[in-house]
Amino acid sequence: MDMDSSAPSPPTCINFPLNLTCTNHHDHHALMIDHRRKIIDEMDFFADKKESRGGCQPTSDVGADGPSSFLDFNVNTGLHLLTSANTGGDQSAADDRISSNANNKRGKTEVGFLKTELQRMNSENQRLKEMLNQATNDYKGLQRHLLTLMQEQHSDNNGGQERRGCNGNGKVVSRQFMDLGLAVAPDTDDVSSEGPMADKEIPGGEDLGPDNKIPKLNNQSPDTSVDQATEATIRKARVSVRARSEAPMMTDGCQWRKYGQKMAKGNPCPRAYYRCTMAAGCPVRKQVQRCADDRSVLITTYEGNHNHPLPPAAMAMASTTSSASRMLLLGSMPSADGLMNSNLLARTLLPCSSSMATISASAPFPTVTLDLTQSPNPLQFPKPNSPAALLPQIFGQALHNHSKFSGLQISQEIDQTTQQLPPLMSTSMKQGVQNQFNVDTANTLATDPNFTAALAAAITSIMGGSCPNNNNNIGGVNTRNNNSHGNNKLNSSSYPVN
DNA sequence: CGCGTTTGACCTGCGC
DNA sequence: GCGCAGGTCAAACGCG
Repeated sequence: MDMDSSAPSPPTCINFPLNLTCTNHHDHHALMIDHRRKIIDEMDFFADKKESRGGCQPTSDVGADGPSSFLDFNVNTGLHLLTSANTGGDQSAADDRISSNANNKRGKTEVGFLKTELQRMNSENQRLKEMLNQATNDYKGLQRHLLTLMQEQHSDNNGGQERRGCNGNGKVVSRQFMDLGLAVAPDTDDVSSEGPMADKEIPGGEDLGPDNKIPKLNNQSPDTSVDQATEATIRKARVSVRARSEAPMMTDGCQWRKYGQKMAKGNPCPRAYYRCTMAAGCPVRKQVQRCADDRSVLITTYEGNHNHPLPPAAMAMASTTSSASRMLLLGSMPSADGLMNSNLLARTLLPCSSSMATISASAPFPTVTLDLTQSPNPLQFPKPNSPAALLPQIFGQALHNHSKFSGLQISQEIDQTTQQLPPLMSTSMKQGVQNQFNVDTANTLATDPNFTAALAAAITSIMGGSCPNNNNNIGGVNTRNNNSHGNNKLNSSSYPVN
C-alpha cells in the first residue's frame, strides 16, 4: 500500500495565525511594505504559509508538529481558523467549517481583547514617557540647585579666594569640590578635552599634564558641568593594588615605559614611575613600589585612563581604574561625615574580604586600594602568578561589566529617587534619604545577581585563559598583542623596582 | 642603531 | 620665602 502521500501535513497550517496575536503591527506592516520580503531576524511565520500553498511540507522547525509549547500556544489562540480559510480546503476544511462559527467568535473576542490590551499598554507607555521626562527635568533642576548651593557654600567657606586643591601637576582645584566629585575650573572655557573615560576610550584624552583642563563651573549647563567635572575627578582618582609578589612588577597586559625613579620618604625601596606606551600620548601612568613593612608586597598605583583599545587582559585593569574611580566618586557623594560609606562600597564590591578593598579620599588624590595580600584563605592567593593573583583583573572585569550600573545608573537612580521626595523636604533631609539609598544600593549590589554573574564571568574568563607559566601572558593575549606590535621589546611589563 | 633604563636636574605644591 | 617631597624631564648609558 502506498503511504498516505496525499495526507496533508497539519502542522504547517497551525503556525501561520500567530501573527495576529503577537506582532500584529510588525508583520502586518512588513506585508504592507512588501509582500515578498522576508523578515530577517524574526520568526518567519509566512514561510510556512507560502509552503502550505504549494502543499504542506513537513518541517523540522518550531512549527513542526510536536509537543512544542510554542505550537500549543498557536493552537490555543484559535486563530488557525484563518489558516484553513486561506489554505482553502483539503481534509481539514470540513472540520474547520463545522467549528468555524465558534472559532470565529472566539477569535474575534481574543483580537478585541488584544487590541484593548495594546491600547492599554500604549497609554501606559505614554504615561511612563511623561514620567521619565518629568524625572529628567527634576533631575536637572536638582543638579542646578546643588551646584548653586555648593558655589554659595564654597564662597562662604573660602571667601572665594581658594578655588584650589591638588589636581595633578600643580593645577589647583577646590579640594572640597574634589571630594564632592566636582572640580572648579580655571578661567577657561576650553573643556574640549573632557570626555568619557575608559568606557568609551576617547582619543586625545591625554590631558593629565599641566595642560589639564578642568570644566568651568559657570557658564555652562549644570548637568554638563557636573559630568565633565566628574570625569575630571575620575581622571585624577587612583587605584592602588597591593599584591604579594616576588615578581618585579605586576602584570596587567599593558606595555609600560619607565620614566623615573625616586626614593620616597619613609620607604627604603625606590618608587618607579611608568607610563603606558601602547599608544602615543596615552595618559595612563603607574607607580610601582614595594611595601616598606613587607618587601614581598608590591604596591602598584594606576592613574588615568587609556586612550586606545586594549587587549582584554589590559582592559581588565583599565576597567578597574575607571570603574573603581567611578565607585570612588559614588562613594564621595556628600554626606554627614563628608564621605559616603566608601568602605561599605568596598566591602560590597568584595564581600569575601572586608579588608580587601578600601576607598580613601583623604589622600591628595582619591584612591581605591585593592589589598590582595589579606586573603582570608591562604590558599586563595598561593602564588604570585596564580590565577588568584589576577584578581585585580577579575575585579576590574566585574567592575567594568558593572560600571554603568555603579557609576551612572546608581547615581541617576539616587538622584531620581531623591526627586520623588516631597518638595518641602529640606535638603539635608533629602541628603539623609539619599545616603540611605546609597547604603541600600550598595547592599543591593552585593546581592545583585548581575554583579555576581559579571564577577563569575570575569573569573571564568581570566582563570580559563590564564597561563601560570607565563608571567607576561594572560590568556595568550599579550603574545598576540606583541606580535601585532612586531617588537617584543616593547612589552616591558616587568621591571625591577629595587 | 633603536629602544628602554638610569639618574641627576628641574618643576611644582605644600607646610612652616 | 625657604625647604621638603613628589613627580617629571631628558641626557647619558646599556643592551640586543
